[in-house]
Amino acid sequence: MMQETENAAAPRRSDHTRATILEAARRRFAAHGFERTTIRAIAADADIDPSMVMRYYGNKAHLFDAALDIDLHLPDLTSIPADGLARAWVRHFLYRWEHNGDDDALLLLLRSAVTNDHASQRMHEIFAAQVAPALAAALGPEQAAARAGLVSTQLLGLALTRYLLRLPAVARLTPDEIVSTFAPAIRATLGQS
Amino acid sequence: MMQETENAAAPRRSDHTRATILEAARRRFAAHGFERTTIRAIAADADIDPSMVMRYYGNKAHLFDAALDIDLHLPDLTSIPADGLARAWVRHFLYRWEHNGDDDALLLLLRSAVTNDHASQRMHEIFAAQVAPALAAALGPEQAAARAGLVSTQLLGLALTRYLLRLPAVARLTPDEIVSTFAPAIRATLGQS
DNA sequence: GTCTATAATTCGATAGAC
DNA sequence: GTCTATCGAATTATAGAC
Repeated sequence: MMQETENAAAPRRSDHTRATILEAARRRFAAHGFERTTIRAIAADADIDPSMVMRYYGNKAHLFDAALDIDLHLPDLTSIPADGLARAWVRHFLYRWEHNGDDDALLLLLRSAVTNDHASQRMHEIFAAQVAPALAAALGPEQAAARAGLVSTQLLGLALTRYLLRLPAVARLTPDEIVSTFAPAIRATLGQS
Repeated sequence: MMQETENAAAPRRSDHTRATILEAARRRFAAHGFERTTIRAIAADADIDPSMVMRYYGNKAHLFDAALDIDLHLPDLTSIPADGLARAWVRHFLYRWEHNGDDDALLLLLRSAVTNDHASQRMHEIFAAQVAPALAAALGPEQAAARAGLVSTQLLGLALTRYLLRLPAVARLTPDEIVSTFAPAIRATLGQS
């Protein structure tokens, strides 16, 4: 499902070019959305000719689609005791957002999905394939089905107000303050209050 | 602050045209965002000539700015008893989103703010001028300052996952299910659990 | 594989007749 | 006030030389 070729053969030369283009595309799409990022700008970032982008990815839509092939790398939180689950999730979520040195995957996904139907569909797929199973592993199947949406709402709401909208009331909180104020809410939606 | 002229004089002729343009613009901007809505499309919706849009609003950015001059019409929830506050907020929020016959203000604001810095700034202003005071009236000043961001996060997260992303796990819930599952989370963030 | 040149659109904005 | 015509800029995408 990821962008790397999974065939047996050794990596071809200038698979490197493909990867460089994709990386630049993800940064641009994440920062400015689909409409405002241009092939030209991506090519300039990757320090190659714009026509190369077309050669490798056909058109802008295909490149966008490739950029949306995202692995969230969700950790295994199965071993966390039940009463610490909410805090662990909030901590991990904050860590991913605050230390996104080169990985804008979450930002790309969220910003794109709000204004682009295709990106929205891809987000559904990613949630079904990655987020829901991770929750099911920690909560058990029925719990997860009923609560997945609610937990997602809480965490995506946090990402939205803190990292995209940057509402001062949320953006100025320290990570520790976020954990201590949000964990109770998530615990409440898990029916463990 | 609103689009109506608040001067003493009677409404001028073809203030009607201005209002028609603004209404069409709000629908388009709400549905497709700033970049993908064209002056031409707005004019077609309003059944007037595109050059009229320019005449009345100067350029696209000014029209967008006018569309973002939004009154959320938040109700006075002061009289609600403290233990019913969370449920009342969730109910009112759902009502506004589910019965938006002609009023796409919330959708416009949220979708625009995610991809447009100017819209994001306007959202900050609207929160400071309308949301924060409404919370302060119900919670008291200090409580409000600390909790406004958290409540906003919950409700905007709900709007995001249910109405913009339409994640199945959230979108398929009935309004009553939303109220009964979200109110506890909001109550928890209010420190009233 | 890489680059130049350019076709083909689309759109915001302007000028000016009526 | 309203409409026609059009400019100028930006951008995707293609054709083809090297």
